[in-house]
Amino acid sequence: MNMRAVARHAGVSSATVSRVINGVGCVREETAQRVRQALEELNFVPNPVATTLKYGRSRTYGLIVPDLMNPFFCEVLREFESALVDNDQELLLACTESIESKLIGSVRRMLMRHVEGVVLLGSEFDTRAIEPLFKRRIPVVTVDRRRVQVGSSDVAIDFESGYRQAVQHLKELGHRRIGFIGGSNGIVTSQIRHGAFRQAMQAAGLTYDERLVRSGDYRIPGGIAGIRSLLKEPRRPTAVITANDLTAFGVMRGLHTSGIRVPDKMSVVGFDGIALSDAVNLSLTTIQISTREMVQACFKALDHTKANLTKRGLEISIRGSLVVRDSTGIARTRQRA
Amino acid sequence: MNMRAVARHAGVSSATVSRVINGVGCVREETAQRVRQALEELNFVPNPVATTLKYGRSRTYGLIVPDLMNPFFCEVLREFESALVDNDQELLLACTESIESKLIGSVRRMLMRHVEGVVLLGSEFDTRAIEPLFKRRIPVVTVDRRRVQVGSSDVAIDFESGYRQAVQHLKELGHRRIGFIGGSNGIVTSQIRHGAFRQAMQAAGLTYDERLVRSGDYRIPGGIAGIRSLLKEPRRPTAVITANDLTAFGVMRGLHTSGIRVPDKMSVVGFDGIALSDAVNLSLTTIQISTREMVQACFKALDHTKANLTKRGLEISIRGSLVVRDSTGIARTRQRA
DNA sequence: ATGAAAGCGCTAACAA
DNA sequence: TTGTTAGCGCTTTCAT
Repeated sequence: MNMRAVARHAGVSSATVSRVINGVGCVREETAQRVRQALEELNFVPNPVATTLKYGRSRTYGLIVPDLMNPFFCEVLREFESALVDNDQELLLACTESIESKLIGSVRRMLMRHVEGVVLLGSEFDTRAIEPLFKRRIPVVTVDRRRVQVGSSDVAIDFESGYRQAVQHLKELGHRRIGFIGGSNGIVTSQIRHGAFRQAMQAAGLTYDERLVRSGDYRIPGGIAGIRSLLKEPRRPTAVITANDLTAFGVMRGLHTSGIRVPDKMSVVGFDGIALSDAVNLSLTTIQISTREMVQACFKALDHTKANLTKRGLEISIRGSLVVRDSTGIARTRQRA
Repeated sequence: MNMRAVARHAGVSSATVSRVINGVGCVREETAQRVRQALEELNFVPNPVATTLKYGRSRTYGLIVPDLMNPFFCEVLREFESALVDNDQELLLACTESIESKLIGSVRRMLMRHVEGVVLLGSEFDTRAIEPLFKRRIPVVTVDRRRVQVGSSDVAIDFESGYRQAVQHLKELGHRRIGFIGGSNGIVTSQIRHGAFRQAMQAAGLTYDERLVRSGDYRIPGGIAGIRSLLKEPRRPTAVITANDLTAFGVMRGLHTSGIRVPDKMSVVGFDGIALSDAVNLSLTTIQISTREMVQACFKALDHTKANLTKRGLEISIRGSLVVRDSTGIARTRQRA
């Protein structure tokens, strides 16, 4: 079933059918009626593959995420898919599991399917891996790579602002010794989050103490290990801020195991605002990032990049907001157990 | 950059290049070497779109899920994507949000992209919506639709076995009055889950009491509402089994809000075994389903259906296993909080 | 306002 | 063993 068949059925040429379907060019209303009827009667489904082949247009956008076990990325995926489908566009999803060879493979998949743009989350690797996208002039938007170049924009999550809100909140509750459990070592966004925390502490006039900082892995186990290690410090913190919500879940789990009640003995603040942060037994105070806003920023940057392929891309900042829930409470400085 | 260019560069015809790339037909090793070198030097990326157009083969499989906010579906997605990529195949993801018009749209997307098979999770709608797939002879695998037909297989999760394990576990802990918070009303899998629970109660020699049963929505709010309602019963249950893990999270949240400690005053058992069930503050006893096993069963059924397009599809059953964690404990029958 | 025709890149059938 | 060629379905340019 192709346009030829529809054209025959309507007694016109395939060009006219194409014009009616795409709403371009001039077609007499009467003719258009006949074509629409034929479309209906034959149950015509267009074949976009032909257009992709001939014109390179695929109406497909790629999304590369590091980890589908992290609900934050799932929420982004959900928004991304939804936004695309609403515009009759298609999604090409790739998951790298933070393995460089998988990123390289993902980029290749993007090229093969002729995507019209790529959004890359968790860009923890060298630019080399995504170089082929630039060569093919495919608009790229990175999230939190904090770097733009010709053909590539960046959407940055404003950790500085987020952690400032978190620290301020804890300070108001009387906390002075605040710990931090960050992301994996050696990747850009971990350094950014760590730096933002330090800055937030200083901005609040609190002492930033390197001994109260641990690295994690953006997953539960890292949170568990991090808090275990922090609890061994001779002078424990009374509150902990984490690199993301999963890490905070790990922290709460670790504290539960150690018999330390949250928030009575220890306050915990996450980052991301995943839906489950409000759904677990003990709900989590966190910095909520609107994934919808983030995805919209990605598309805006993508459009801009596409329209300005010879210029450096946009830099958009996304600000989160503190959501206070059950995991934070008044500091008990005299705690020691 | 196409095969012609590679062929020119290697001094052969494009047919030979195709043969080398796909490893079919006879090519002299010396010639193949030259072609491989040209492929390398020109950084050739094949264009599968052309093959799809000419032969209809897309090497793409569709996955339709109802809800990307449910981690269970994300875990399935993860396995599905990973399995496809390992076989140089592509994923087409669609999310229906349990809206029939979106399912219809998803099916259309599948047709337009010429998928070679579709896995449909949460088939809560009439067959009519997926009819176009059968018409086009696209192999279909449903999960828990409990119905096969020509061109369509079904992978069934064995709720009967799962709930039998759960009930047995609770019975051994001394529970007699066990409540159930099921899925949304009026969809097939909810009826199956409900029936499986009833059967499990009877099989264990316990009284199935309709008054201790509520429906939910497979999400947190349904669990919260369900347990709130159950707590109003004059003779409360001492344990609750749910339709899925998210519902169980809602139950635990609702119990926490009501000041009812788990498992001291109430035991909770979920179903799915999502990763987070072991990560929340109070870990959840649940029936673990291996999403990997499930996805493999889907591909097996898909392959079978493809090879037997004129026969009724396979029926595969997936069994889960009970994972006992912190949310279940000895029954306190004299509770009356 | 409509139609005719080219051509995207690939693979397989056939020819040499 | 290698090459030639047809043709998938679409959109667009050009002609009428």
